Amino acid sequence: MNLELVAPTNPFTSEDTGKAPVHQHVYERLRAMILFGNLAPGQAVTIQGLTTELDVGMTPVREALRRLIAEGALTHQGNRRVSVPILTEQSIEELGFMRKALEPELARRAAARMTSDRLAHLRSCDDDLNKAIAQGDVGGYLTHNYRFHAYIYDCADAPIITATVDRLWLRFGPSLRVVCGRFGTNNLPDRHMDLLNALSAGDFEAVADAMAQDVEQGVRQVRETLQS
Amino acid sequence: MNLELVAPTNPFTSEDTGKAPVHQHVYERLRAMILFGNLAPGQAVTIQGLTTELDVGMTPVREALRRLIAEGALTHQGNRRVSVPILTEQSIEELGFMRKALEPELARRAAARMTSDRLAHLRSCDDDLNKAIAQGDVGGYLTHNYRFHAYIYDCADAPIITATVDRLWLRFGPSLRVVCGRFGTNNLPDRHMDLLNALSAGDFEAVADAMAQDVEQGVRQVRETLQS
DNA sequence: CTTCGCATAATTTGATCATATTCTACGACC
DNA sequence: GGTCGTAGAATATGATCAAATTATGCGAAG
Repeated sequence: MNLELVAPTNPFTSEDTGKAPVHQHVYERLRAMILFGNLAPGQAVTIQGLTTELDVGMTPVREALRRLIAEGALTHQGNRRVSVPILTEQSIEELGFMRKALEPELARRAAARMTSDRLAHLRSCDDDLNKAIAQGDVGGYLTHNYRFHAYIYDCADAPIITATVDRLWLRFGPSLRVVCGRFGTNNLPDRHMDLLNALSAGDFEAVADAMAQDVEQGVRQVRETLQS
Repeated sequence: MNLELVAPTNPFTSEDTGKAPVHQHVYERLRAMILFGNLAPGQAVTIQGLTTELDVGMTPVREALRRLIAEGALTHQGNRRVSVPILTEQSIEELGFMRKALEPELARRAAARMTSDRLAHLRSCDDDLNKAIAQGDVGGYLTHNYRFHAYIYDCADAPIITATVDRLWLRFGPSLRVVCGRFGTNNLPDRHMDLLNALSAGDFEAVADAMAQDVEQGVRQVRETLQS
């Protein structure tokens, strides 16, 4: 969503080597792996491993890593090792505060710019999400849940705030997989129905409230799961 | 402040080439130039210009630029040119919203962890700031104002929120120089006295309020200056 | 004859790669 | 158990390739 100049092709396939720079391709790949939990918290990420695995030079890999480190999706471990950060209780608290401060506002702005077309697209995203939950598909749950929220935030037409929130999601990603791996897709509370209802009713404050509750529940689940 | 592993030497001098990696040195230099208005909004930044100017290879320069772009301090201009972003009215609104959402909270947390030593240091920062204002020293105003706020946020012990706020300041930097260049250091309202009084009184809510007003005034001045 | 416009060439800059150097970590030997 | 050596990975450089912007020159129109 904040990927500038994304190719019109599906970003989840990797055959768009035609035009985009290599470092961006590497960035998007790694970003998706982190966001959807294909990399575990604490896992080491080496430059040379990526150069051989993706068959690219080290300069693009270095740039992609530097960008992800700047976004907080990866961390320098003092010595020159790079790894997926492990969420501490304090980190969860800070991330949760920012999510609660920013995401309801984004939802409010999105509500002010909602159209029936966009609402239909959101409903379709939510359907996919519910299907994934019903099938116990953890990967599908993570991707569709992200797409649902990301689409709302895109509608808000607030690129800077949205990019900031995106970084927060990037930090939660690896741990979300752990949470789902422990609990499955059952008991995953979401306020998406409330959100959709409030959006279609045009009640901005109800939208913001529903989003606040969704964030609150998500953060609480991560906190309770990880600290046990 | 979010410079990981900063050397114990003064970060404003450049003679610490002994231990820190080159790309970090380049990053810090560029960051300071952006933050304190040595680069004008819209100004182009070229890789090869930096390699010759700083006498380093292009890989460290590329990494520093990638990091700054990820932080929003620089932007890719569609084609592959990098430049200092120009604040639009919409950008100012978004940045202002986030600053008002985050900085009062940081001030509140800092107040909860305030000590007399820290308060003394803050007073000394504010003295330097007032001296710079009295002398019409724009550069000194920008650096000391930043140091005053940065020290408060460091006291909050919330590294993730602080890093996020840091990025917001980074975006305001170049335009702040323009604002001061137009108005000088007179008529620069600040609520630092209110802040210091509330901090020494231990009144957390008054601290948050003072910070909110300081942010509000700063953002308003930038908005009014730039849109005229 | 001068001037405007477009096409092409040249220079500048960015992107990638291969290579050398430096630092860290692990293991062996004393 | 401590210290030294080696292996491996990260940092940094320079060279090479590709792209874009700028500069130039030729032709046509006024």
